[in-house]
Amino acid sequence: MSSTVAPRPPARRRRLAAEERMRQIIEAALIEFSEKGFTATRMDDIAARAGLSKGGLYAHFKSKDQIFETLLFKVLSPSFNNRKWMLDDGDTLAEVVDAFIAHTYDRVTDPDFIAALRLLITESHRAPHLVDYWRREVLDTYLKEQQTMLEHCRARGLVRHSPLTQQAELLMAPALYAAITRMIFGEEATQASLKDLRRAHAQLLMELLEPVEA
Amino acid sequence: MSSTVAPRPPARRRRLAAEERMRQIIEAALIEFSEKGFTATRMDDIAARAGLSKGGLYAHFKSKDQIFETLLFKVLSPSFNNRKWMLDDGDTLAEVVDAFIAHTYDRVTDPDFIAALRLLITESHRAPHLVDYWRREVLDTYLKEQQTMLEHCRARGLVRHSPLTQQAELLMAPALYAAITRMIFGEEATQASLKDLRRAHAQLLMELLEPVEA
Amino acid sequence: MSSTVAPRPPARRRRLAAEERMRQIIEAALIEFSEKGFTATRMDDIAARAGLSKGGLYAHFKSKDQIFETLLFKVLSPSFNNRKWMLDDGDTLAEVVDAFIAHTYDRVTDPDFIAALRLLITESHRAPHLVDYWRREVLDTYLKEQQTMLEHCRARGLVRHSPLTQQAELLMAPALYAAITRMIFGEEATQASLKDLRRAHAQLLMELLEPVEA
Amino acid sequence: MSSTVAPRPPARRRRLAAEERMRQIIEAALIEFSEKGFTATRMDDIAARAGLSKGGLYAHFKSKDQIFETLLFKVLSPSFNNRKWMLDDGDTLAEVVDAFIAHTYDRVTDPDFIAALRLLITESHRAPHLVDYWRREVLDTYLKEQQTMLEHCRARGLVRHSPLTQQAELLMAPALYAAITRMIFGEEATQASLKDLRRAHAQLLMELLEPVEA
DNA sequence: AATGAATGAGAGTTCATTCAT
DNA sequence: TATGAATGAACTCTCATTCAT
Repeated sequence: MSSTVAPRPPARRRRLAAEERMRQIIEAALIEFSEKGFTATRMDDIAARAGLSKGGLYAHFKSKDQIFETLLFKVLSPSFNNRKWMLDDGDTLAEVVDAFIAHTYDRVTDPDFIAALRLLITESHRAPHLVDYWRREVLDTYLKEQQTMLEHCRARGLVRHSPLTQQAELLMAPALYAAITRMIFGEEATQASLKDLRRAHAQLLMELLEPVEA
Repeated sequence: MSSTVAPRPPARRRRLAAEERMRQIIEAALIEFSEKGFTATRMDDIAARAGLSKGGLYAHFKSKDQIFETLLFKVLSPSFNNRKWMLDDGDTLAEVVDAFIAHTYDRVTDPDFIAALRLLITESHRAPHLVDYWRREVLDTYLKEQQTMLEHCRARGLVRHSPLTQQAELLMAPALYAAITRMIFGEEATQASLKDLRRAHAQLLMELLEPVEA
Repeated sequence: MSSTVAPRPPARRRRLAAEERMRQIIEAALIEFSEKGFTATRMDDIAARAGLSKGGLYAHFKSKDQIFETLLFKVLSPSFNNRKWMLDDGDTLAEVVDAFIAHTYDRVTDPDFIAALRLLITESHRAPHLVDYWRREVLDTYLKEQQTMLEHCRARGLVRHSPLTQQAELLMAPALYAAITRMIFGEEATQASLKDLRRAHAQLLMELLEPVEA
Repeated sequence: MSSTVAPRPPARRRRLAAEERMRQIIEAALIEFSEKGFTATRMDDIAARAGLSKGGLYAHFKSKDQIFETLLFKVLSPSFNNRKWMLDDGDTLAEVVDAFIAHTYDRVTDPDFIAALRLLITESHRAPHLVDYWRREVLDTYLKEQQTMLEHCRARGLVRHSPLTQQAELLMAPALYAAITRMIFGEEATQASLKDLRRAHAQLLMELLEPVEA
């Protein structure tokens, strides 16, 4: 409309850049915090990994704690944590179990997931409100959904009644075992045993869920 | 007349045998390190809990790192870690499973065990040699022993062949799940679910190990 | 109403170019180290004299040792140490000797020179590589140059052959004596004797260098 | 006199032992202090070298400062410092000079003398009263005696009038140069040049003291 | 007289945070 | 918005000195 070209884009651009910067900082913080723990991580470490100077962090977050809270909030949000596995990803039990196992062990080998879990174990006491919220609103909800789905499957005759169908936690406990092992011993040292465990885990699910033949 | 600042009496000096003092320091360090992590724990914290002054620690350990190593060494030694569960604690499968569950969940609710596990997860990278040693010499040995015992039980007809008998880790995976839950959410918040999980865990073992009736 | 403890205003923060600040720190360190010795000098002392806070030092040097090494390196560099005396500063022996004595005793009364010499005597063992280098590349070179010049003068008939012309160290030994005396007893206590020594030193040179009359 | 043998000796013995201990401690302190300086020397260092425990030192000296003062007092006492060279150790000038040079360079290579001199240079400010006393009562006295002796020799026609006979310091200045060189560069590195300097020093004395032939 | 565990006052160093540029 | 020098509090560690044994 106006004859001169108004220099608008930069304003919008800057906001975008700021958001992008914050994403980079949070990503850097996730790695650093989960590798070394909150206290042992220095603002310099985060800054270096995010590609700016220490002072620069304070343009985006007002303290180390705030970075941590923001990070944990993101890590605990449903979108980060729960790209859910759908029990009806298949028609036969074998297909369902395969899909579940594949999905579950993908997560266990996902560095971001390991980082998040480690953070949760080592530093959750720093933000009890977030952890409480997450437990109630995210984790329990997720477990309940699985429970519901399991019952639905049972109704369809896909699975039988078993301890697993009553405590959904049992479904993934072996995968958590694998994750913890990786945390303690490292990726390389646990490669082989991960495969064995995964196979046995799948068999366990089959054996416990397979409907009894009449 | 009297000064307002009460100069606290100069803290009774208690001289202990070096050995006894070292034990107290290590005990204090276990609690502090596992509660706050290595870096966030101050020498003052350990000293206060051990009942001496900060400087006094250095009469027994030459650095914070050395306290940590000594502690981890102790925590990873077989005697600390493996009061083993004997599969033949009973004649019927129900008795064996009950004994195993009782033993396993005792450990999960033992503060020292939780502390040690947390230390292992959060700080094992500080002493890779110790962790390597522990994995090879202690953990793997333990798993192998369990495997042997399971096979023995199978020979006796006490249990049947199942994924559990091939991967001994599966036996206790649900208990580890409970332990991690406690670490993240605290003791109080997980009281109830612990019971449910324990019961389901026992059922799972029964169902998977019970010999098929002819 | 007002509190009794006056919270001193937070010490104007003065940001300087890194190079300039480093120069000030090294200058401060020279004074402090040579006055009190390396160990007895506190980082606070250096900081206070350099006009910044203790922590600020670490933006420029990574340790007390590094400050010391940098300082010693500078102090031992030819430019600091050897504004050389030229033997041809005059045409008659008297002029040459006068120039030498003037130059030499200027140094002996120069606080920076005394400071450097004291540092060398008391703390040289902290940086043997620097001292070795200095001896080979600076001091010996300097002595050799003097030797050469002396021979040149002898050829010109300005001086005669004497022990002094063979061991250039003898030329300045009395001045070193004066310097050491000042170090031990202080400036005030040695004012008078310095003059006497200087005069006798000059006479000694004249007597030993004067060509024998045919 | 008495019929039973009174256990007397131990009392006397203990006193002797205590004196002996103190000598050992002072000797240890001389080495340690002169090697590392007062501040950098730990009570443990002295104790170890003296062959007892840190706490044991306090049975003999009430503080580190007191050890230092006692040590310096001893080191500055005439008996330690001045086994004097007698100018009449010979009948010809050559004999006198040889004796002086031999005596002087013996001292320069005596570790105890070097240690004492180093102590004086580096730590004299810690006990100004002792140093003042020493200068007035010991050093100046010594120089005056030498002066007197020189005049006596001159009267005998053994030496001629020269700058050396007016400033006795000049007599030994080159030896001090050698001592300082040893302090800075160490014994090994100065072996060779010490010989050269010593020879030139002797020649210098001969040339300056030899009576002019009629 | 001797030991060595214990104290407590600092020392050097680190680091979250601030601020001049 | 970004930099990095500067601050100051808090940390680990040291060491002269004390004291229970």
